[in-house]
Amino acid sequence: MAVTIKDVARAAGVSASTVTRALTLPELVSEETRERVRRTAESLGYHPNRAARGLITGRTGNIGLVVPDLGNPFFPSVVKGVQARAHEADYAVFLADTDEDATAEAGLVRRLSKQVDGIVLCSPRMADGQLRALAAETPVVLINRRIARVPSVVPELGDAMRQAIGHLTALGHRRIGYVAGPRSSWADRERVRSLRLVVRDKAVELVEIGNVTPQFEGGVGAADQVLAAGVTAVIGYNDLVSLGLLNRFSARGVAVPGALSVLGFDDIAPAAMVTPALTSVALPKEHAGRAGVDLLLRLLAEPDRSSAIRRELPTQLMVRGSTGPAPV
Amino acid sequence: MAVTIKDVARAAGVSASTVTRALTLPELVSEETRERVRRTAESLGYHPNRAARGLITGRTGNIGLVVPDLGNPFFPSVVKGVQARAHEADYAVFLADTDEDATAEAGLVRRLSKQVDGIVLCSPRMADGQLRALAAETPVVLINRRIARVPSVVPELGDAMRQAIGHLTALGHRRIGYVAGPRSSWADRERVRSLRLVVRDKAVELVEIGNVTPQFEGGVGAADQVLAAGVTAVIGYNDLVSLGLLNRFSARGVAVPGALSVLGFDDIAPAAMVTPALTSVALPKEHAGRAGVDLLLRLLAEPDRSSAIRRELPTQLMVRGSTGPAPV
DNA sequence: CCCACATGAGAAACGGATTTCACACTTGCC
DNA sequence: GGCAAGTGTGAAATCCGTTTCTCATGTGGG
Repeated sequence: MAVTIKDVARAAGVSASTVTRALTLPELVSEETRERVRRTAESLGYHPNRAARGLITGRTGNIGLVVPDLGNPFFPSVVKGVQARAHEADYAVFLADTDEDATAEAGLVRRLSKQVDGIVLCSPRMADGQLRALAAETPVVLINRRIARVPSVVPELGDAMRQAIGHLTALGHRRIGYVAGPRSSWADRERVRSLRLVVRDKAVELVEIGNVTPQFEGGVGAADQVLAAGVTAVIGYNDLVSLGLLNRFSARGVAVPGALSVLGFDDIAPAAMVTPALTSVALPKEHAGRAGVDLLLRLLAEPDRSSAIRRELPTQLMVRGSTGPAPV
Repeated sequence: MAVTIKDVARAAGVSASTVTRALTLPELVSEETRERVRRTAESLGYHPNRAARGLITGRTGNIGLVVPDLGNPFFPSVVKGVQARAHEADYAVFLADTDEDATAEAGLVRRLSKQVDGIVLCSPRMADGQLRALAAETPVVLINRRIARVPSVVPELGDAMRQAIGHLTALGHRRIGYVAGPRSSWADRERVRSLRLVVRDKAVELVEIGNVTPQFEGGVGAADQVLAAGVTAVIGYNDLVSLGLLNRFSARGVAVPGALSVLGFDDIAPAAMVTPALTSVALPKEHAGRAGVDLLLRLLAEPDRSSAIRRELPTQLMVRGSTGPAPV
């Protein structure tokens, strides 16, 4: 069916080995042969079978990408970045969505691991131990999670928090709520940690509210608690949560930002679509995806030297309509 | 490194061929051998190398999925459906995002085609001819596009339009705008066609407005034209466009739905997040993804009988706050 | 008791590409 | 002129599993 190396070899009047060499190790064959082989390969429309190649080289030319939920616009953005960078490097991408399920995650990763050269795990939900075990047997890069000796890409969260809190305090807010995400989420623990750190030496009181699912519904459900907490500004675990808050506030007739300012994380597209638009700390998404692939490629090339790499990517506060001066 | 069939064979004291048979053609080996082999395989954690198997069977166990833009929430939903169904059938999914570029699309598809058993093309942008040529050499299923002799999954668009127009006319709207999407889009052409058809025998005037990119910005940009057109209701090409309209209307102080009703297509998540929430005709997304994989699997199993299959999936009008009685 | 036939399992071929090994043939130097 | 080093190429081994071919054993029938 498909044109194989033998077809090219026959057509070019050389052996299969020469075809390989002409295409992948140019310096080993004469200029003349190389050109002839290349032309015949071209004219026959030959492309090496990656599976067959992978069998012998041990490289598949594929990378795996695992995300918790494509329904959260954050992740498709990361996927886009991964895609783009992977294709540039001539890698194809296997995608798996775990539906926020740590068990499914482990299973999918294991299934993937044998068909790919390495895996980019975005916001993994599985336990540290599992993750470490996994990284020991397969090249793995983490996005939005940090574990010793596993390369990772994370946002500059401290800076993000300073921007967020700085913005709110400048507006006069002194009592600020934080609607926490899933307890099992590394990102949430980090956010809380950073927040507390940033808040410590400011005259700001931080009110931590419940743990919600990192979705719109989570925010909707937490909104009334936020109102009851008597804060003048609230930060949601992520934009979906903050959008949920906004939605419920609007339904209850709470003026935003008049009575209450709302701020989110991620800067997903819908943040700019609502009215008032959501002020949000933009976390790297496509950028993180690209950086994740970069790290993975480096890890594949020189495993020893790159296992400790930890990249922190910059964040940026996008000030929009949902934050304003604290009510007097 | 990984445990191969030979390791199992040695451990079980049989030949490699027997291992294969025990695992894939149980009726060819004795009960006793079969069990012994299976147990050793299990205990060694053996899983056949898919690439090697694919080499000889011609099946890779992978399917390709190509979408135009993961940035549009519509597509991640389809991806989720594809994922879910594919994993159920023990297939892995290669994903590619074309960034709405027909040329890139053709290239990506060609690259993918050699590593997968078949491809699900979601809302492809390439020309009919190319698509037909492609389908001739690779098993392909289309989502949101219809071409003779290529299996496809499409929404029941006629019904969708009847629901949309029925809803608006019941609210008293007589002059309705339609903000068209990309001219190259099959979906847009179909929507226009259906709309005209549905409108024909009703006392409704349809005003078609420009062609915009199928994104939020497209809607924002078209909003003022919509206002100038003097309609009492407007239907956007998709939800992103409609959300753009809503956003701009809000900015210009146009009351929705008081002065103008807005309706969209797709029912993406953000539609329910804005205020007023967007009334939208829900098109099958996850469902379409699942159905696409189903069709592809059938196509792989019996190519002759299934090439003509065209599945139409039901749609559902989600009435929300953005539509109301026509102003008097 | 022998033959035809079914059954179970091993050996070998195969799929497509890469890599190692081996072999001609140049070329260069003493 | 002869030997060593180097260059270009082909043959064969290899990757891992599946499939075909073959053979040995055992069963039933005549």
